[in-house]
Amino acid sequence: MASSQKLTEYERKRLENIRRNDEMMAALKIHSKATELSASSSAKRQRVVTKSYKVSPEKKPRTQSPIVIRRSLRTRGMPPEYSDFKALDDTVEATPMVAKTLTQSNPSPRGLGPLSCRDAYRGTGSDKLLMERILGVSKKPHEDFGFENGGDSIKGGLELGSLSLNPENIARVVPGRIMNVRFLPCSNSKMIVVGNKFGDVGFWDVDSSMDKDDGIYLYHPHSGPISGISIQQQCSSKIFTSCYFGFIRLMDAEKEVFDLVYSSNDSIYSLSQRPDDIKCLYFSEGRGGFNIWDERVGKCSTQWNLHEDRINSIDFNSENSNIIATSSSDGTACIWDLRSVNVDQPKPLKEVRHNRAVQSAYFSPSGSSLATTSMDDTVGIVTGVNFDNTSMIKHNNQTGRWISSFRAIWGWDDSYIFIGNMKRGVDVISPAQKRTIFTLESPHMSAIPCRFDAHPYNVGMLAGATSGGQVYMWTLG
DNA sequence: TATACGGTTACTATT
DNA sequence: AATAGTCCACCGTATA
Repeated sequence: MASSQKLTEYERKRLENIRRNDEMMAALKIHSKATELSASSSAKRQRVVTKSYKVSPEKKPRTQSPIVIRRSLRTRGMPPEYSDFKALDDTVEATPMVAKTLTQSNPSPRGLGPLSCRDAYRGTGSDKLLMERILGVSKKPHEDFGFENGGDSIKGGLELGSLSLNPENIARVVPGRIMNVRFLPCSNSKMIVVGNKFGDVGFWDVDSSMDKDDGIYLYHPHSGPISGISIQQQCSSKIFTSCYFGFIRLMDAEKEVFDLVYSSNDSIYSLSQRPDDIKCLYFSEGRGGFNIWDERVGKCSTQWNLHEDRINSIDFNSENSNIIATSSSDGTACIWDLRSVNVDQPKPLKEVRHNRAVQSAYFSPSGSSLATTSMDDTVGIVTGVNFDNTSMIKHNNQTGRWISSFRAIWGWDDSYIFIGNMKRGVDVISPAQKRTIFTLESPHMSAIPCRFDAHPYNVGMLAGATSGGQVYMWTLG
């Protein structure tokens, strides 16, 4: 009412600073009571789905931001370009030393200390079972790929008509808008990890949810939107998450902590790891920045400026891990060879032009194709020996403000691409036929699925996530 | 060149 | 059943 409908640039920055500061507080375990007592008590009632996250009364998720209370500070005569971390509110003023250490662009990762899983946990029951499950499934040796070796084609092809959504495979894993969904890359588990707009990370252990427990666990390791989740196949008890407010944390199930591995004053928009290297993180930062963080030296070994605007996705080619694809709000998707990027004038191997921002660019399982998704209402398919052949397929990608942008992902071989639509369905695009050939629909999908992940081992197991915190897990048969 | 604003969109919680 | 609140994306346009 009194507060304006829109946030000005200045207000956005201030809010970001406040949230960033919250994150810092959390890391130091001196989280102020004030931020926790934000919302009035509200018993979570269950709606359509039976499975839902539950929150301990002590630790409520912040569905209401403290912005209303703190915005009044502006009227106290704060200058518009106020520097980070300084006297934004009383809480910060009380800890100037802490603020100081964070403003350094490359602070020691240990300097902030870890955030224990216990402190980040927001659920009611114990999360011991989750830790055991994560460690249990990741310790077991992986079976060989359950489906065809290279991934060029699945034996007999995937029968789209057999994909179904069973009511027990639906859960509300986190509150609010899911930005990212990921399967734990283990052949013997159905563990789904999601990150939402509030900085929550939710786990859904689908198998355990068959029993008495619902298998849902909620953590709050970040204070801003989760921009990326990265888990490696050979190291699946280590879960990396990045946040818009410039933080990367590593959840280590063995140590039961969310370690802070990197912090920056710039936004981090995407996070990835090279499949064959567990020591480095690849992420995008600020306007077009691309960084490689090297754990062995504890700093960024590479900082390139690859795009004119934010980089929305980073993807590695499965056949050659020196090759990556980036997508950017500057309207392009690019393929790069990491061995030959010129620092001053980076030249991509291939540039795909769209008429609007590009939200994603993912290599096909075989590595020979690329699928891009853009706000210009197309899905681009790039094929050919040198990715010479580009075709644009029409698809309505106008998700508006409340739904996360669509990002077309590949299934388990090169034959199908999956992308959400505004009618609560999942469109299946055939790159060969260059059109939408099928749509997954279900009366159980009560919201628009906008972010997806395909299980890396189980063919037909597709997770779709919504802006209301729900996850739908489609299965074969 | 940068900032501001209006408009677009759907889902949840509350009445 | 209806409606208020969300607000961190993006585009096009207007303004400094």
